[in-house]
Amino acid sequence: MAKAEEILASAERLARDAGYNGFSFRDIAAEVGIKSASVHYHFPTKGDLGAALARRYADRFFENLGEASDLAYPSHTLIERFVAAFRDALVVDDRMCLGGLFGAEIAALPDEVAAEARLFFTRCVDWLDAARARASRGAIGEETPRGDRALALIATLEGALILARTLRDPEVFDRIAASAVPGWRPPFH
Amino acid sequence: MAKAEEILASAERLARDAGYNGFSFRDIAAEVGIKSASVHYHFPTKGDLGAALARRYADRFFENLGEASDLAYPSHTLIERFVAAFRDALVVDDRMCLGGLFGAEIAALPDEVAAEARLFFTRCVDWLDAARARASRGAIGEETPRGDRALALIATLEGALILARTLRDPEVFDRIAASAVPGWRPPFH
DNA sequence: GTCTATAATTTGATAGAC
DNA sequence: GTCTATCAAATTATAGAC
Repeated sequence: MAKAEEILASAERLARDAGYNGFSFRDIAAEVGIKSASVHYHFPTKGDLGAALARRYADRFFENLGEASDLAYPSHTLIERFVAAFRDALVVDDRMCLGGLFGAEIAALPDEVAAEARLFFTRCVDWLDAARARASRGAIGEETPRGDRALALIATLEGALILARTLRDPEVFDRIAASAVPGWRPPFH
Repeated sequence: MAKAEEILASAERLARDAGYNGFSFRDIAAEVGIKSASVHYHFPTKGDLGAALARRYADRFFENLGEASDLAYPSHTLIERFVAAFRDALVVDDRMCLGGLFGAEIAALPDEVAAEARLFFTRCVDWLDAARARASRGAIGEETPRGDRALALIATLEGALILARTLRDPEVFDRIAASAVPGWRPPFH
């Protein structure tokens, strides 16, 4: 793996536990096995690193998610994939969603990092709207305006991660997800 | 106001913007108009300060909320009060909920601070369950187990704060709250 | 690309005078 | 209770050798 990638992977792990002010160039250098000056070679400032980190996180998130317009899946399956992506952050990575953590401390982030956090959420809304657009064909009049259901689901999932981690009980996430997405069940493995 | 109180009020403002690692004894000292050594006199370590801060936040939160068993209000009014308490964090304080922010960075908090974050959420669940207990008199069989609805509402509201702040649009909170609590409307003022 | 060395600042924390 | 003074460590960041 390229060093820049290793650095970003390490920074992501640290940032998803401790937030933007909770990791340092030296922490990353120690994990990657180089010196902090070498990290600065790849990312001159912490703002550069934070922005690259957030962008990479979002890109990978949506890459794993697949296309929302994928006709091979019915709409409800796409929503379940979205929920499962958040669940993986908790169960597979054992970490917070970077978008949610950066969003929580948005007031203290450099502009370029805050912009990436914003972009993550707008991409989430767009993806969910696209996934649901195919479902609303000739459907009953929507009781909730478009976009609002997407926002509500994202909010619930970010909050579910916070609660499950704080209460140290991963099942808390599943219980919340089940009450937010009718019919959702945690996957077997 | 007593100096210890001033310190906690200042620390709360800073922490609710930048998180636990985003404020320092010197930041607080500057706001309060004393020296950082004097802050240490009141709170020897940062862990002490963080825990006291979180405890005070929770106490004030539930004090403002009132008793969940208050018979003067119907159950749905109590739920609306709960939503309004979160909304005030955003609209009145212009800040994140401290419980949500500390919860997001729970993995990086000293034990005594993490314990207070945990306590905030269990108190939220207890309050909501108590508020709803009075409503379920002879009600229809519950489709969602007790406690799960409380967790889901708390998660949605914490997430709603994150999204509204990140997207720089307070109405995002209202739209999410409206789709999570049927019949909820933002209060006039 | 990575290193050593270092600068400049910040941080959590303590000792002791007033 | 608050101050001055100070500490040891950590932080972001840069200069220049290899």
